[in-house]
Amino acid sequence: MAKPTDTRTRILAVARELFVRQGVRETSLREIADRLGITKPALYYHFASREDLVRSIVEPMMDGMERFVAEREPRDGAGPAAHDPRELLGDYFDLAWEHRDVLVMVIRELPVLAPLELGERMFSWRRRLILLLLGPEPTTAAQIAATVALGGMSDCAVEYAHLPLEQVKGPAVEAAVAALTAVPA
Amino acid sequence: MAKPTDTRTRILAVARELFVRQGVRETSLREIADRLGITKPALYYHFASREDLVRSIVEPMMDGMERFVAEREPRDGAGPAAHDPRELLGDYFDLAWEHRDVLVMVIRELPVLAPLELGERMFSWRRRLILLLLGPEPTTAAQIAATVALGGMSDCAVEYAHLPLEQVKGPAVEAAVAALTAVPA
DNA sequence: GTCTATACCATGATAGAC
DNA sequence: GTCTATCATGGTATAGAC
Repeated sequence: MAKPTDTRTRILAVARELFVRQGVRETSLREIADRLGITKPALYYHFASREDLVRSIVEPMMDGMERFVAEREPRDGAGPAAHDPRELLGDYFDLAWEHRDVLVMVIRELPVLAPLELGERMFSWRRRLILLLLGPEPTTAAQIAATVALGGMSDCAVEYAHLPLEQVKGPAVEAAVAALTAVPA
Repeated sequence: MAKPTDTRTRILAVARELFVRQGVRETSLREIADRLGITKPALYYHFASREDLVRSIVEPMMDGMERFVAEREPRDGAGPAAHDPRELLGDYFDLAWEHRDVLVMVIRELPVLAPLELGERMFSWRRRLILLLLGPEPTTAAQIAATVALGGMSDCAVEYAHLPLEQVKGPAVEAAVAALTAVPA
């Protein structure tokens, strides 16, 4: 157990704020170090590289996303579990909202995060999420509708981040459900 | 009139491909120059800076988007022009599809493009587009639904870029129309 | 275990020769 | 219109002080 305000934690907090506000590659390590009153190499004691620092910030969200689908996938051997689209989309919205600052960072900077193989991981759980919504072997048309639903909701969690959750969630989920059910699976 | 394969044009083509494939900041000017068999300073003869190069690639898409809304906005003094949502969303999809390579670049690298004030411009025409869809003074809930529709369609133009237009457009527009009309304006 | 001092290399950018 | 030479900056990495 580390102390509540140890250097590592403070670095993570400052880096996260600057990365989200002005971009990952637009934030120099010097800038982070200056903000904390330490030197650049001191960062390298706590994090092996810039990539390591980014990874430590992004990992919790990725874990959350992957756990979300894993928990809802049918147990091995069991038939496909039925999921109410409204409930599933609503729960997904809550998760996207919870991680909205890191989510915007990931969406807006995929190229920077490519070395972390984030693209592949996102693509994977997004695909699994679509299967949960549509059942096995959905048509291409249905997958496209699901993409509108999921992508649109993610956009809302990011674009209306300044509003209270209760005001955004309802309309966003209603619209997503409508998009999803507009095309037969 | 420039010759069909002058250096400037070749630079733009190569830069565009590399920027889209591996990211703007992940592509060095050296890499672009090497690919063309010229040196870095030669690039600086044709473009004042890296930013100028990026701007030249992004500008046509931004112009297209801004013209799209301007053409459809009511003439000064006239009442709000009525727009069929399905038609408007369909036309917008065509435009997003046409510029999908640059669009993915802009969406995925907003921080890199911040100096070009692209965020403000995108926000502006997106807002105007929402007004065209919903009429003046829409509720927040309706705006959220419109964001799901527009954001979801953009995602589709990017994610299903490898499929033929005819296969993607239909389902994407249907889903977007459903999302938009799910919430009262 | 925590940090400073220092060096190294790639990059964006400019000046001036051809 | 293109090149050689050069500079400042910033990411990375190591050596060593405390």
